[in-house]
Parts: sequence; C-alpha cells; structure tokens
Amino acid sequence: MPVSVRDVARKAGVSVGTVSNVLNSPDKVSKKTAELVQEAIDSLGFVRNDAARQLRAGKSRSIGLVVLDVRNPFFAEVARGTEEAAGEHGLSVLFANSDENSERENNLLALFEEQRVAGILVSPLTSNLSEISRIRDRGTPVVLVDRKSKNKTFSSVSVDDVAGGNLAVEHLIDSGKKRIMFAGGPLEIEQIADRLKGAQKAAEKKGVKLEVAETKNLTVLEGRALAEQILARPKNLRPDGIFAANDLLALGIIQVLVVAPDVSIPKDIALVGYDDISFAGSALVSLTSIRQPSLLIGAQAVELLIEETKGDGAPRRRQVVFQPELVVRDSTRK
Amino acid sequence: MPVSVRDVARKAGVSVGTVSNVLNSPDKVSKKTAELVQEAIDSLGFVRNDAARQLRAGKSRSIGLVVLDVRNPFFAEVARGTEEAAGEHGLSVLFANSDENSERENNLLALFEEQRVAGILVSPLTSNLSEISRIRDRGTPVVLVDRKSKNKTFSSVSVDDVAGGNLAVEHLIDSGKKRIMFAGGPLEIEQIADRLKGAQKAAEKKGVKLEVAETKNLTVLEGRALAEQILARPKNLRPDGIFAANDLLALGIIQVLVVAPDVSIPKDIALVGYDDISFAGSALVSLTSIRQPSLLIGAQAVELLIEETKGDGAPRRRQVVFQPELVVRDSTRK
DNA sequence: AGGTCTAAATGAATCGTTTCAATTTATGTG
DNA sequence: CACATAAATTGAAACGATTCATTTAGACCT
Repeated sequence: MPVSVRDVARKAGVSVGTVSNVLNSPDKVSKKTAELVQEAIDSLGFVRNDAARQLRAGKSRSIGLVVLDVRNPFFAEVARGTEEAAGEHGLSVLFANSDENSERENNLLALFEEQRVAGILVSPLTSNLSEISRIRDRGTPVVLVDRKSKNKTFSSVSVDDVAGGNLAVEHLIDSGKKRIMFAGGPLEIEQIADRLKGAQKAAEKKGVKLEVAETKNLTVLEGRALAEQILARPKNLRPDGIFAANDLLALGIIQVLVVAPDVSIPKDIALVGYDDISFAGSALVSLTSIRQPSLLIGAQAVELLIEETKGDGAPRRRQVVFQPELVVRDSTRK
Repeated sequence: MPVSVRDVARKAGVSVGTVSNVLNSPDKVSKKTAELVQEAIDSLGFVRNDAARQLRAGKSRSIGLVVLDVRNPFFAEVARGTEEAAGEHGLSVLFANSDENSERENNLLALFEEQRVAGILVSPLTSNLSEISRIRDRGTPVVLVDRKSKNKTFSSVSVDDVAGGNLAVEHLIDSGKKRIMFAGGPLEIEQIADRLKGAQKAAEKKGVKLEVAETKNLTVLEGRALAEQILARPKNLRPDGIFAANDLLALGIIQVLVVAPDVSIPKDIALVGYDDISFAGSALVSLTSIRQPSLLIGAQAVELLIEETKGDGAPRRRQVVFQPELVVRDSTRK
C-alpha cells in the first residue's frame, strides 16, 4: 500500500537516485525524465516519507514552541510571530502547551528532542533550567521566550518585567492611589516574580504599601474569585488600585467589580493589567495595560535560534530585552 | 556526537536488541541488564531518534491539527480539547494555523502527511475538499472539525451553524429589531455561509429584511472598519440589529459603536456574536452570543479519529453535530 | 549428570530517503 | 570524426531504531 521512491523509480523506469533528484534538485535532471518521474509520482500517489528523510538528514525542518497556555492571547500572538518568521526561513513551527504544568513541559521538550527538531523555543515554567540545559548540551538549540537568561548561557527574548511592574504601580500611585494590591501567581513563574519585584520597587520609592495576593494561575476565573474575596472585605480594607500580573486576571476582576453596587472603576478601584492583549481595549471597562511586543518577541526568538545554529564555532548567544510600554485606558483614567 | 543505540549497546556490553527491549519492553529484560543499560543511556546522554523509530513503525504518535486561526480564542479552546483527549490516548497534538489561506492550508496538510501523522484534524477553509479527500485516500485518516461532512464521506464534528444563525436573528427580531444586518465573511467559508443561511431563514420567516455585509475576514480590526462604515450612514439607514459571524468581529463593532455619540447599545443597535468566547462576557458591552461547545468539539474530533483508525474493515465514519445555544447578555438586553 | 523448559540475549534484516563516487550519455570543438 | 568536457544517471551505502527467528543461559526436576 505505501508507495516508496523505489516504486516510483520502477514505474518511471529510472533509478531511485534520479527520483530523489527530481524531488530535491530538479536542475540536475533533464526535463524529459523529470516529467516522466512526475507522472509516476502522480499516478502512484507517492508522498515522501519525512521520517526517512529526516533520519538521513539528521535534522528536521520544524521548530518546536512550548508556551504556557495557548488560550492566553498573548501567547497566541507570540506563536503567530514565530510562524511568520520561521516561514521565511522555510521552517515550520509546531506548538504545544505546557499548561503551566512541569511534567507536561518536560514531556513536550522530550518529544521535541526525540523528533530532532531544528530547535526549541520555550517559555519555561520555573527557574530551574537544568533539564533544558541538558537538552541544549545534547545538541538541540534552545531559545528562551518571554524570559531572560540571567547568566547569559541561553539566547533569550524577553521583556523587562521589572520595568513593566514598576511602570504599572507608578502609574497607579501617580493616579492618586494609596492602597495598592499586586495580584498574580504562582510566584515561581519568573515573569510574575519580576513583575512583582518591579511593583515593590515602585511602591517603596513612593512610600506606599503594597499588598500581595498570590493566585494559583492567571485566568479569568481566578480573577473573578479574587475579586469576590476583595468585595467580601469592609470597604476601607479594600485596595484602591490593583495591578494584575496579566490581562486575563484583570478582566476577571473587572467582570466582578463592575457589577458590584458599591464599587466604581477607576474611582474606588483602579486596575492595570499586563500584556495588552487585543481584548483589553474592548473590555467592560477598557483596561489600562502594560504592552509587550508579542509578535516581535516570537519573530525575534526565531531569528536568535537561527543565529545560534548558523555559526560554525561556538554558538553566538544573545539576550534581547524589549521595553514594555504603558497603555492608559478607562480602568485608570479619571 | 550523536549517540545511537549501538553506542549504548557497546558501552553496556549488550546487543542493540537488548537496548531496544529496555526501552520498549522492559519486562523482557533481566533487572540486572536493564540497570546496566540505563546507566549507559544516562552517562552517554542517549535520546532515541524518533525519525528512525517512526520509519520502522510506519506511523507516528502525533496527530496534526489545522485551524483557521489560533488567535481566535474559539480555536484555542478547541485545540485544548484535542490535546486533552489525545493525551489520554498517548498521542500528542501538533497544531498549526492555516490563517484562512488556502496555500498555507495545503502546505500544512502536506507537511502532516509527509510526517505520517496518525491522523489529521482540520477545519477546512473552503468547501473544496478534493485535496483533503486525496490525502485521506492515500491512507491518512482525516476528521473535519467545526464543519459537517455533507455527503458523509468524512467523519466530522460540527455545530449546526444554520440553527445558530437562525437563533441569533430570531432573537434580534424578537427583541423588536426590524433592520437586521448580517456581518461576516468571506462567504466561501462554509461555516459562515451556513450562519448566513440560518439568518436568512429567520428573517424570511418573520418577514424582516436582512442586509448582508460581507467582510474580508473575522477579526476585531475588520469589525471596527465595518462599524465606521455604518456610522457614516444617515441614522435611518443604519441597521438596528447586527448579527456578526463571530465574536471577534462583534467586539470590533462594539468598540467603535460604544464611543459614537449618537448610538446606544442595544437601544439603537443591538448585537449578537458567535462562538461565545470567554471574552464575550467581559466586553465593553457584554456580548450576546451563540455558544459552541469548543472543548467538546476538540475532544470529540480526537475520538472520531481514533474510531476511524481502529476498525479492521471499512473505517467507521460518523458525523457528530452539536446544537448551539443562545447566551443573552447586555448587547441585546433592553 | 542429563534432560526439559523457560527466560534472556543476540544480531541481521528492515523501514524509505538521500548522498556521492562511479559510470554512461550528450554536447561542443578543432 | 575523434576527443574532451559537461550533463545526466546510476545504485550501493548510510542514517538509527525495532523486530523476530535463533541461540544461549539459567532453573528445575528426576
């Protein structure tokens, strides 16, 4: 049933080498035979077996992307960025979700490594990069996405999350807020820890107290739950400004606060999110957010990956850091 | 540099067959040798080459998913559904975007076919399924996602889009609207054509005129553009109810209308979207929408794929159709 | 010790493509 | 027309894991 080059060769009356040449270097083959072979291919329904091709080549032409959650539009956008850039280099991108689950992350990385992908782009879950280092040392290039390689051992593309957190809380304080809450978690995720760090820096500088509400994850649902908790407090113990570690969380919080009779946004509680996903602008109360250049992050990651594979000598590793940007909307605008 | 089973075998002082057995049928190997081999694997950093494995096996353990656009949260959700279901069967899912582009769709399908994936789940762009049929006939099982197989030649999971369109427009008319607009496109995409069909049916039944505004795609941006056009009309020529073929489009429309001084939602213009993405509830004006069971669609698709591969005789093909559901929110609630 | 039966280990063959040195065919030149 | 050179074609070897028919070792019994 399965048709191989050998079958095609027999049918076309040529050798297997010629069939391969028609497929891969058509200029090495005379026009006449090329046509003959093409006919055989079509009539037999031959489809080249990528496994064999890869086995021979030793490398695949796909790159693997592991993100925390595709349902987060920020990562969906990053993924698009990688696809575009990879396409220009004749590579395709296979994405997968680690789902903020360490075991899944490891499984996916192992899968990609076994597939001998040309490289892996990963937005790693925790700060323990030992498994990832091992993979890299065995020969699969790895670029960290949305996470800086602190000791510069990896190529990485990231956004200065400390600056982002700082920006967010400074803005809240400048808007006259005094009881700021940081919402987000788990804090083991480095991006989130950094955003908190920046927030704390800003709060300290301005002499404002910062409450930290750690959440289990960064979803709309978790945001709703947190908002319910806040509403359960007496009014004077509620924060008057919330910095949510991503927009999904912020949107969840807004959903609940906006229907609360005794809260008005931003007068009683102002909100800043993070990522500036495209839905932030069309939220119930349009959301002030910290913008990350998501498409660019994805594209840049692919470029770094390619740079890394190119050099003959020691691979060239770079850490690209983008600066985040404050986008002010109704959730903090008086 | 690359380590093969042969290297492991040499280091452990056993044959390659034994190494393979340690990896695949540990019960066939004595405990002592298993340990020996494992040690060799660890110390050499051996990682099994999936290409070789697949070549021998003839089949991969991944399934491919081609969706129109990952940035659409509806598809992100479908993707999650497939991942979960596939995981339970020991399969992994590779997703990719056709980006509503026929050429990309074909490239991706070809890629997956060459990879000899265990099966392909595809949300096809147009109604021309000839290329897909050919792939299926050559031996790669295919399940249509979010699209019914009209002549029952494919297994498919879909939602009754005609019913959905009908539901939407009926609801608008029942809310007292008289000048309904259908917004969406391109109409070659069958899901969209079906939603329009349902809308027309409802309009006809109630004796209401339906204006059709075909759009180039279904994005927030396109929605904004359409809304600008609507606002440019004199007030009496504007629709008083809009059914948008998906939520992204609807959200774009809302973004523009909500800041227009002479329009109030839903009094002057009511809106119904489609998909009920999780952001619909947190929109500027929370969006009435037609809900599709996205997670379930993904999971069901995987099940059908597995059913299809299982049978020894003629593959069992089924068409599963879910019913959509109207979720009423502020954009149509007086 | 000899014989039987099971468990464990072996290694050549296989999957389908690409590569490349060697061979054949075509083309051009004096 | 012969010869040099370029172009086209050939086919065996290689990639690395798995399989399976055989062989070898081990356990148990009389």
